Amino acid sequence: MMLSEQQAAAVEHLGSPALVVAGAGSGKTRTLTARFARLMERGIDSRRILAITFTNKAAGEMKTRLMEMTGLHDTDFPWVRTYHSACYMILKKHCTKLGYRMPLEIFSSYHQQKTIKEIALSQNIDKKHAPAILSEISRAKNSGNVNRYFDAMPLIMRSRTEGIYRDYERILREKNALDFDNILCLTRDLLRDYPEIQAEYREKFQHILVDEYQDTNNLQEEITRLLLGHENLFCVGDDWQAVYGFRGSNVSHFLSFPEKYPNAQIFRLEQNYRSADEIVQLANGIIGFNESRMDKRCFSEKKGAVIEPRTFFNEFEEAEWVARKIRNEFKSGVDYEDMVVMYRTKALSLWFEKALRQLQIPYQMVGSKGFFERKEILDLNCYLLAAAFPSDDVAFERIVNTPKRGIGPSMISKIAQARVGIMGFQESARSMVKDRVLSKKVHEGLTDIFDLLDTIKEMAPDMAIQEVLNRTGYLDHLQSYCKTRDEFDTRKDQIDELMHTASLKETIHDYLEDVNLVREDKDDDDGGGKGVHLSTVHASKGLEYQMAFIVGLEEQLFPHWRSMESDRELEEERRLMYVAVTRAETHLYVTSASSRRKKRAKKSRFFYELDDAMDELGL
DNA sequence: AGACGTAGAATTTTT
DNA sequence: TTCTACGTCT
Repeated sequence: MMLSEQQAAAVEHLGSPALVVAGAGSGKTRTLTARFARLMERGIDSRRILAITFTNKAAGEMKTRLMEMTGLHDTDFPWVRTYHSACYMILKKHCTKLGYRMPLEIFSSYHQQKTIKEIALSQNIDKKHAPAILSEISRAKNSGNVNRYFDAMPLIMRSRTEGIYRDYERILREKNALDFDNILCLTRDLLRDYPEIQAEYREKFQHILVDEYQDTNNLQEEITRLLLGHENLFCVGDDWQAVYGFRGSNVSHFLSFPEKYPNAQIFRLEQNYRSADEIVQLANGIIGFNESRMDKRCFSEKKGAVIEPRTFFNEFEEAEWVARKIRNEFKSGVDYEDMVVMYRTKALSLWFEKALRQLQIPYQMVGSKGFFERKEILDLNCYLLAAAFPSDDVAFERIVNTPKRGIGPSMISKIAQARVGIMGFQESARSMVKDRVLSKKVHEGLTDIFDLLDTIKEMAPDMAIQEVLNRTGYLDHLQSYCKTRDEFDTRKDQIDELMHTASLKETIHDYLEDVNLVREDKDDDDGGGKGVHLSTVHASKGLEYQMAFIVGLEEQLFPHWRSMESDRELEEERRLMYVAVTRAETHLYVTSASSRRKKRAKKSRFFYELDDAMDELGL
């Protein structure tokens, strides 16, 4: 593998913690992978290197590269994982110490939301606040110290959030379930409170590598320190690309690395191998408007970028222009796959989807609505969940009347009221069937469900899904639900895809674990994977394209109105803009509309900052 | 009374 | 897409 002098220096470093400050496009992942391979050359067992990535996709890519380089197998790199996935591995082994038992159920965000709403209802809190409360709870947990986080909250907010938090945690524990945040919390508790377990992992992991270090949160940082029994820590990141503060990521761990590890060695990768220099300088200019940042001098030896800012009358014209431009570029030889349209919020994709469809340009959404969050997928997975985890009220409630069986909301609340103690919803319904206290229609409906759940419980996951489809007439239900033939076909394809994923696992438990934890990015194999990419800026991080369109550059939208209250938030928005700009190799188009949704829209400050930076560079 | 069908509103970023 | 409100059907 060819490495630059700076990259090689970082790869070869030994003997003290290292921080690699790596600008956009500087070969950060390459460096990390090279270091992993180099450590193996030096005789370190690949199974004793913990390599943390930010996404499952990144972990997969790193493993693939390592397999190519070493000829080893996937299973030889068991600890190339995200924090969540690695922690779950640890928890699985030791959860009994904390009063849990296998199999653990992982609560998806769907489950979290439903549970919080239910609790809100019982505490007479308007459930429209549920998403906000959930995100507060999540941030409290990821802050590393829940009580301190609550103490710092305004009193009115606090009483409301804390009350729900207590109930929520109690319910999860009763159900032997974990949410994403608890995977981290409990691992921290385990390592902190059980010295023998901590010692085991300290001994196991001879080296720890962390990618996207600027995006670690307090809890992840604490876990890293608990696992680190030596000096072999190697962190890679770019503070200019810290864009997950809203989720509790704390860039100060990155910034204060030298103070935390006084003997740390700092490496800088400042050469951008991706973008033409004009784009790199433009990006430098934009980030220059931020006060708090580490010093870096990013540059590129490539020249000859095309940068074009444009403003349109409204969102239709903007989308139309982008689509036409894309078609023209395609005609002059640029592949659709080398182009991306980036926006701040997912809702903006609609106009561009429409415009692209009109010109019959193929497109693909990057990490859009998660594959596993689609209705049909959620329905089927909830059947398996209800079978595997009878105490899962959320899953049972979803499937009890899907497809419709005449068990409506009032019947559901009747069953809920009949619960005793910590009895689950399903258990309650089962006892009512047993006691024959229900009307004929409801009785028969429930009997059918229980029969089905008991049947699929022991089946292989793909067979179980097939059984659900057969016995419930789900496809008929789906067909009448869909408005067009086309929509139905797409959804049916999704189900086929799901069956394929399921067939790779032996048991329902393994399958469900995978679904909820790994959520394999299905982008690559759906519909051939061809076409222009449509993506949120967040989802585009780490990717690169010859040609990039940044659209909807208007005040309130980008920067987003919810992120303008403090300088801290605003600076994060600006870093997001930096991420967007640095996705482009040679062509960068930046657009805004003067009118959106029939309302007047002001050009984004980032638009003007870009103009300024261009003037200064004489572009 | 209770379930179903339809129309209309609303949606930051995500492991 | 999901939630909600409202009118109709069983």
